[in-house]
Amino acid sequence: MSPRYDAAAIEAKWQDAWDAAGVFTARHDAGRPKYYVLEMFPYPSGNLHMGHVRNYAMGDVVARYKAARGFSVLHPMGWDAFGLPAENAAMERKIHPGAWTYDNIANMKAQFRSLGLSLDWSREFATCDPDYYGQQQALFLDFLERGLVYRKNAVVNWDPVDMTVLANEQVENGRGWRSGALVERRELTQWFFRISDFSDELLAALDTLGNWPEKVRTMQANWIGKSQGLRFSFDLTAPAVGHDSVEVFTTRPDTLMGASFVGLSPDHPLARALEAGSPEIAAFCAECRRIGTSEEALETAEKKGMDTGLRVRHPLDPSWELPVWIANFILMDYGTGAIFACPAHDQRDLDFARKYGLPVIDTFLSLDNPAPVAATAFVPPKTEKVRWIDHFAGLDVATGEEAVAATIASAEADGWGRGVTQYRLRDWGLSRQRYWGCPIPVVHCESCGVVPEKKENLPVRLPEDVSFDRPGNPLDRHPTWRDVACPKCGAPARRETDTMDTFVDSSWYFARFTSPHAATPTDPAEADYWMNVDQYIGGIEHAILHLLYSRFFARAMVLTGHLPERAKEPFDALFTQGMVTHEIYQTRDPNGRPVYHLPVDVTDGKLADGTAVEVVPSAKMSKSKKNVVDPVRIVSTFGADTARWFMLSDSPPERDVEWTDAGAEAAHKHLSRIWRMADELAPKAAGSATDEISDMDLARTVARTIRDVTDGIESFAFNTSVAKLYTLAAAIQKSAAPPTDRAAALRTLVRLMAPMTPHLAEEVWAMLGGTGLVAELPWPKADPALLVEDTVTLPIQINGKRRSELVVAKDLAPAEVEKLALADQAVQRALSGATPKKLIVVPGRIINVVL
RNA sequence: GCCCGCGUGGUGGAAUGGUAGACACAGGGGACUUAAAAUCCCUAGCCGCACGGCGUGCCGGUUCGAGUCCGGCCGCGGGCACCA
Repeated sequence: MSPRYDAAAIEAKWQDAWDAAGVFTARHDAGRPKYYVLEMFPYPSGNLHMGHVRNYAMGDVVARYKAARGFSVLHPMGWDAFGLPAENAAMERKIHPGAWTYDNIANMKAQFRSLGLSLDWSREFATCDPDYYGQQQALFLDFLERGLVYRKNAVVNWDPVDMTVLANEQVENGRGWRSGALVERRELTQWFFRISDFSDELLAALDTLGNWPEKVRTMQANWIGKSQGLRFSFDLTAPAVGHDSVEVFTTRPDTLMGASFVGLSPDHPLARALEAGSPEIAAFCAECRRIGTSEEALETAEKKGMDTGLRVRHPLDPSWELPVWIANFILMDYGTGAIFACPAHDQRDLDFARKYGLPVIDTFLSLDNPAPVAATAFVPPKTEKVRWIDHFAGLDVATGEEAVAATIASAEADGWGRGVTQYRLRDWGLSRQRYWGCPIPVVHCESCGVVPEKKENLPVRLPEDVSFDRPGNPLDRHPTWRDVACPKCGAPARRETDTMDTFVDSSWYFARFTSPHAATPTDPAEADYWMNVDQYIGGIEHAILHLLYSRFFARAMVLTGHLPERAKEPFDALFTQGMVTHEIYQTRDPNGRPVYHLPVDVTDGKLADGTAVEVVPSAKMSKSKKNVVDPVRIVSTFGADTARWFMLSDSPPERDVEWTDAGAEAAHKHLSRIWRMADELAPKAAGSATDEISDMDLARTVARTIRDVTDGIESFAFNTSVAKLYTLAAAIQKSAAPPTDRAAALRTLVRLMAPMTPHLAEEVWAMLGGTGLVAELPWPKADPALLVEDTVTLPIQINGKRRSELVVAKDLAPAEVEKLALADQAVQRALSGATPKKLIVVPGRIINVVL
C-alpha cells in the first residue's frame, strides 16, 4: 500500500512538538516589537461550530505570520462563560449552570486543541471563574467611586405567570416563551453605567480608528445618534393633573408651522397622570406597554394613538390650539418623551394624521414640483433647497439645514426655546435578575443605604447550593447568601441580588489577558507592554454593542488607573469576518410551527423516515435553527488543516461563506497532493537544503508567490493568498526543473502555507530535510531581482472594448506605444483609413482608441 | 419600521476606474486500470457554424473606459440596547 497523507497522525505529532518547545507562550520582551492579536472569545456552548473555525483560523494566520515577521506575539484564548443558556440547561436537565459550563469548556478546549491554533493557553480564563469576576467586581467598585455607575428605574419584560424577567429573545409575539403569558412591562430599580456621559467623545474618537471598517464606524456613529435640535414647551390651555405645559424636543423646529398635534409616549409623566383619572387612557397605555421593550417591536407595531382631550397653544400663535395625543410609537427614552408631529414632512406622522383625521399643513414645497403633500410626505434631504411658506424666521428659499439653524437662532432670540444637542445613546443598564452572572458587589442596608462591599471581601462568590426548579432568580430566595451584615454599620442587611449583564464580562477581557493572574484587574507594566490589541477579529454582529461597550470600559479603566491613557481606544485595528451560513431544513408540527433538522439528518431533501423537508435559504449557522455542521466531524474525517484551509479559501474573509461538503473534500485533495509531491521528491532531493533555485521560471514564480501571498495576508485577503498558493503548487508539479529545485520551491510553498495549514507545513518541511520548526522560522523573503518584469502586455481597446493586445518593453515611451497601437491589425481594420478621434495610452496599463 | 452591508458563470469567488470570470468546486472529454476507486492531462460565461453579439440583480447617469463612482429601485443578510 502506498503511503498517504495521514492528517490525524501528523497533526497530533506537531501539536505535541509545539507544546514541548513552548513556541506559543507570549513573552514580555522589551527588546522586540509586540503584536497582540485577539479573536472574540467564544461562548462555551459545548461545541465548536464552523463560525469559530473560521474566526480562529483567521486569527491564527495573523498570529503565525506576525511571529514569523519577528514580533513577540500575544494570542490568548478564554471563555465568555456567563449567560442564559446555562440557566436554561439547569432548568431543563437539573444540572448546575457552573457544572454545565465547565463541562462545556473542557469539551470545547479539546476541540480547540485539535485545530492546532497558536494559542497561549497559559493565559486562559473563563469569565465565570471567581478570580475573573472578583476583579470585575473590583472594577465595578472603582467605577462606583468615580461616579461612573448609578441606579435608576427602568422597564423590563415581566412574565406574570413565571414571575420572572424575560430577555427580549424570550419574548415571542408579545408572550413569554415558556408560559405563553402576555408579557408586561415592569419598572425596577436597576444599575446603569454612565456611558452617555461619553457620547460625544465616543463619537469623535471614531475618526481616529482608521483601521476599523468604515461600516462599523458608521453604525456606531448612528447608534450614538448626535443631533441638534430645539427644546421648547407647549402650554396647556388649562392646567391638568399637575401639569401646565408639555416640553418637546425636535430636530425639525423649522417645520413648527406644520404642527398638527402634540404626541406623548405612553410612559410620559403626563400620560401616566392622566391614566389615574381615565380608564380609557389607562387601558390604551396598558395595551401600548404590552408591545414589549425592544425598539424593533415598537417600530413595527401598528401605529396607534388616543386623543387625551387636552389642548395646547402653539408657541408662535396663542390663538392656535393643538390636540394632545398619546401614541405608541413615541419613545420615552429619547428626547423628552414628547413630540410635535408635522405630517407634511414625516411619513410616520402623515400615516398617523390620515388615520385619525388630523390636519396636514405644508411648510415648504419642492422647487421643481411645488405640489402640496398628498399620500406621501415630502421629506427631501436636509441639504436640498426648498421654498418655505410664510416662515417665521423670514426664510424664502433655503435648505433644511439652514432653516433648522435659523429657527433655533430665532427661538433663542425670542426666548421661547433653546437649541440643544441630543444623543440617541442611552446609559447602559447592567442589572440582570439572574443567577448565572457576576454578582454586583453591594449591600442594601436600611440605615446606610447602598453600601459597597469591601475590596478585601471580593470576590462576592455565587452560592453553589441553588435550585432551578422554580423560575426567577435563585439569589432572591437564598437567605444565607442574601442576608448579610452591613459592611459599614454591621446591622442586618441584604446583598444586591442582581448580577451583571454579560456584556460587562466581555468589555475588559482583552485587558485581563495581559496579566490574567494578577491580584488587581490589570498589572500596569504588563498592560503597558501589551496594550493595545493590534488586531481584533470577530463577527459583524458585534459591530455596535460589544465594541461600543468595550470602548466605554477602556475609558473608564483609564480613569480608574487600570489602563494606560493610550489604551482608551483598545483596538487599533478591527476586522469583522463574515458568517458561516447553511441552508435551513424544517418540517412543521401539528400547530404549523417550524421544527428544525440538522443537515446530517437530511439526505436528498428527506429525513431518514422519508419525510420531505422545506429548504429555507441560507442563514447564519445557529443552534436554534439547527443549520450547523460539526467541525469535529470534519476534523476527524479530513484533519484540522483541511478545515482551516477550506475556511480560508474561496470566500473573502469579510463575506459570509456557505458551507459545502464538496469544498471541504477539494481542500483535502489539495493538501494530499502537496504531501504526495513531498513524498515523491524527498528521496530525489535528499541532502539538498539550499533555497537556491536554478530554474529561472520556477525561481520567478516562487518569488512572485512570496510577494502575493504576503500582500494577501497583510490585507486580509486570505482567499487570494490561497489562490496564489494553488498556482505555485501547480507550477512545482508541472515544472521540468531538477528535483532539488522543486524541493526547494516546495519548502518555500509550505512555509507560506504554514499560517493556514501549520501541521502539513511542519511535516513537509521535515520530509524535505528542513531543520527546526517552521513555527519558529522567519517569513520567506522574495529576491527583488526576480520580481522585475521587463515586458508588459497592453490590451488595446477600441471604443472601450478590448480588441487586441500589444507586448512591449515595460518602459517604452508612450509615443512609441501609440505608433505600435495604430499599426495593430485590429486597429487598422477598425479605422479603415480614418484618424482616431482620441488615443488614450495609460503607461503600463491600457490603450484605448476612440473612433 | 430605522441603521449598516451585500448582489459577478451551474457553484464559491478574482479583478489600484483600465483585458470581467484568476483560483477552485461541480460538469464534459481523454489517459492509466481486466474493472472501479484514486491519480494525471485537456476543456469550459451565454447566444451563434462563423464574422460577431450579449454579459457583473434592475433602471438611469458620470467617464475615452464602470463589477468598481453617483442617483433611484428590487432581493437577501446583520443590528435594533436582556441572545452572545
